[in-house]
Amino acid sequence: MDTAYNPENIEKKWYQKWEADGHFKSGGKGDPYCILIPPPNVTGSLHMGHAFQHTIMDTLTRFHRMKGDNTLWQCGSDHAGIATQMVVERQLNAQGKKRTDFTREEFIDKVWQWKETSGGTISEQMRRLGDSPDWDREAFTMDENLSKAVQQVFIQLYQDKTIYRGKRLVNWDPKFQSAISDLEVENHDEKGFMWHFKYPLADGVKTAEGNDYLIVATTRPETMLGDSAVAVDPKDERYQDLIGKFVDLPLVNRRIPIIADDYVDMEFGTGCVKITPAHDFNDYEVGKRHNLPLINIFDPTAKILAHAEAFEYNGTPLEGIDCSLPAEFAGEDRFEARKSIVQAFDQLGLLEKVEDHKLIVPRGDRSNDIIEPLLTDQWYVATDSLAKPAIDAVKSGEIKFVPENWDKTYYHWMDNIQDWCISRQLWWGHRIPAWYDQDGNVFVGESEQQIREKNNLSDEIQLTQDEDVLDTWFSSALWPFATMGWPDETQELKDYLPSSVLVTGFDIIFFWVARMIMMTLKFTGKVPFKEIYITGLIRDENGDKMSKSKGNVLDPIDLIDGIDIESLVAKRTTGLMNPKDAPKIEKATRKQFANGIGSYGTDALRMTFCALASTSRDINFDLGRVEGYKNYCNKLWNAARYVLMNTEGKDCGANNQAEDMQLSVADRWIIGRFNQTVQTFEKHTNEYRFDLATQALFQFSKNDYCDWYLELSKPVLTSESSSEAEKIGTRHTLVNILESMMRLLHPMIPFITEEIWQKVKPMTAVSAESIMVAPFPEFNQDSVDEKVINDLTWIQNIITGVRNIRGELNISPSKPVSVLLKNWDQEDQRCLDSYKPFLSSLAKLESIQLLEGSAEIPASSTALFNHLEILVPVAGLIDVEAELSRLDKEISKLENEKGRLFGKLSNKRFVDNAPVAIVAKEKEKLVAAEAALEKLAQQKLELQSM
RNA sequence: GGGACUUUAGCUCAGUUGGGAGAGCAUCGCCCUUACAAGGCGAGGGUCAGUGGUUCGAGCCCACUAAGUCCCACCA
Repeated sequence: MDTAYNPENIEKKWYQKWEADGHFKSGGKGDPYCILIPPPNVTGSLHMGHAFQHTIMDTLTRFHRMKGDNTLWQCGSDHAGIATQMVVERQLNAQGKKRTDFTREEFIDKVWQWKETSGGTISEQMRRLGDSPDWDREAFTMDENLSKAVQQVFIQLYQDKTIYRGKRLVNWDPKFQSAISDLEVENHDEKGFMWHFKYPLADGVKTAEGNDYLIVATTRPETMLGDSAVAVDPKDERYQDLIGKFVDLPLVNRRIPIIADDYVDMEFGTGCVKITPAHDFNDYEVGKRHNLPLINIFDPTAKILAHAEAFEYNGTPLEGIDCSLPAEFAGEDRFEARKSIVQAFDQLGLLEKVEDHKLIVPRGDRSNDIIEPLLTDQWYVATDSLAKPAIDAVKSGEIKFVPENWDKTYYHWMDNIQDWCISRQLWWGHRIPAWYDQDGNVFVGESEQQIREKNNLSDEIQLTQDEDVLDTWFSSALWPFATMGWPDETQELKDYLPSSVLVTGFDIIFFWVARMIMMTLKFTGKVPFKEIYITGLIRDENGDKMSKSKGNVLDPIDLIDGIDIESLVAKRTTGLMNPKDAPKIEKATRKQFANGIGSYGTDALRMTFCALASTSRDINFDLGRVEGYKNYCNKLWNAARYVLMNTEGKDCGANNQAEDMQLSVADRWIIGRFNQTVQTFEKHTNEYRFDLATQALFQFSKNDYCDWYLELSKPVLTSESSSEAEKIGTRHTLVNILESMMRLLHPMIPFITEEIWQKVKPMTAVSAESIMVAPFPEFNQDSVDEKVINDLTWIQNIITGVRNIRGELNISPSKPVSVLLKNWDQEDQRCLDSYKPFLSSLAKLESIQLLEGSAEIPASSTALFNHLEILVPVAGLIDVEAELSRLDKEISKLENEKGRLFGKLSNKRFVDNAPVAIVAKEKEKLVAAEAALEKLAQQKLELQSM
């Protein structure tokens, strides 16, 4: 083996072999265990959040595969409608072309081409992360069978009247010229203005104050062209007499009524609200109550129309309303129009004032463009009937959130769920299976052909398919059953639905998780998964969200391979939404990573993710942790070298014959500790506490195995006094625990464990082609022996006691010391007789003896272990002052302890009320503290008399 | 406006029926001891955000306060 751990030398090699040997294939004789990947966007790349979640999914998958479960990690990707179309359009733009330069078919062809070339990025990244999904079952939401499922679901929901079409106000993204769902709108506070406009009262009416106008306050002046009314609070005494009267809407000279509606808050603004039902969700509702016309003034790019369109609430065009708009505004976009209209009001003397105002601005999550409520025909899913069973599935416990309190978030959204707008005016996606005849009749079915046959439509009747595609999340919602072959009744559906656990982030609980639950229940009657493990969100070391615009993103692959500073700066500063941020980002990056990022390897990265996976909802990613775990891997590497050095070519008791082999107390201890660790690991893993699971593995492998056990093995292997049977026993334990430990560690750190395991395996009785398919260690209670643990605790305490004294008194580790034990009993005598070589070796002793009661006590430095006093005679070794100060520190610590315990025990209420066991324990502690104090005081006296 | 979460060592975080405050990293000291200097051994460091309550006993339970984060929501 190389003297140092080099991840790059082992990782790719093993992954290729695993894949070539088919070890990722689903299967196994045991219970089904299935994880569905949250399908990443096909043209995207994996970020730290993915890498984190993938590590957890892969750890679980490998764990269950080794346990023999019928394991499947279902992988695949999402066609990601808007996101993908955006990428391809941007590429065309770079070539000086537009989407509309092509036919729909040509454009879709280009997207498919792009998917073929870029779609491999993610799977390549997943391979670098060591992910072990069943690649043969890799799915894509636009695959033929998945598309078929989408179509069938749509048709059935339409027949159930759960899908319907209607003209309504939707969130319109003017940049993409498509509707988007509520969830895709992000509402944030932004700075803006509140304009106060005078609306002249009609028919010579005057306000109570004698004005011939009302003042309305608005944040969106441009929409006034579509006003249908002015509303006041019905309780507002100022305007009582005006209700039912009219104003003359300036610029368009339309007469609109003054209405009273509870929506208006008389305390806010002027108490008068302009009502624009076609361009504001609130106004839409107000208008509905008062049967106002909907007057649309925008085209799909949010530019002012030359002529507005008026509708009734059922969507039929309204006649008899003067819809002409001033020619001067026609063709202006909303922001230009805003200026023009404010200016026009000003010129007419109708601009009362302008105030600064903070308002909530809705923006598209992809386009970042301001969303425009727009009146259009769209398809909707009615969610009422779907939501109820989905809520019940969580309430009944059939589906469990981990951590549990995410169910509140889920309930809150589900209890207030709105109908879901599923049509998108895009080209890339599942085309809506609806056709229209010339009269506007709708036919929903699998194909034009099938519709004609079913409805007896003659060839003369022309049918045109709906131009729109479905929301990407519509197909994602079918993922749990569509990937398993639905609507066919497949074995996979029987085995893997419901799946075992969904590992995902809280940001897509509504987008994806809730919709999967609704759709899967509706179409299969089963829940999609039994548990939902909601991971934290990976943030940077300062707790900021990682984002391109902040310039703080880390690419997981860069942590694996390393990256030099120039490349990192280049990566972070190219393709910025706002190029002005580049210098700032460059400066911060150079400051943080002066020498770039080292190559840590996949295993170290994975271990870091697991160690950080606590219940916390934010995870601040600390690069220092990765480095620490790389060092840990190096530790394992060298431990393996030590073991091989001492076992290769030697008798390791592979035939397990008891008479050839004698196990030392250390051997039996580490075997027991190993088994306890297996148990602890399984417990925490089953509870998704990967942080605690990692801690248990780290504690065992580093502290117990490397720091203690390997050291304890040395005296056995090197001493002339140890028998061959003892040496065989220790070699056997060294190599077998190492082998088992690799299997225990494998799910989390797959590469290094395979590499070491392959080298160690020949010396053990274990046989498997790969550690991936070797059995996971099983907990064996019989291996845990309390007596052995106690003896080892004794050994450790003597050693630590001596090391302590060495450290405090700066005695060189290379200088052997003599040790005397005072106040010993028979047990101590037995232990000393049995374990002297361990003590001598690990504490570097010249000698160790029991001190007879009558013997003279030399001036010593003392450590205490229960009743036992560990004395290191210090004549000529140390300066007395240092030792005295050490003793004083110790004494003052104990005095505190004693005082606390004494106070507690002299409190009658404590003694009377606390459980007997607790009181007894406290008493014991007090006695021990007092005894220890006495010994230290005596020790101090002796030193002082030197 | 409604809801969720966070506050423990310099940093990042554990702390599971309320009964001895922990880990990793960082810091300091001693060591190149033949697996590992990417290392070993040892040490220091905390009014558990604040106040009050329940209790014999609170980091943990309850109430309030403060600071911070996030989600949902129709205030022009």
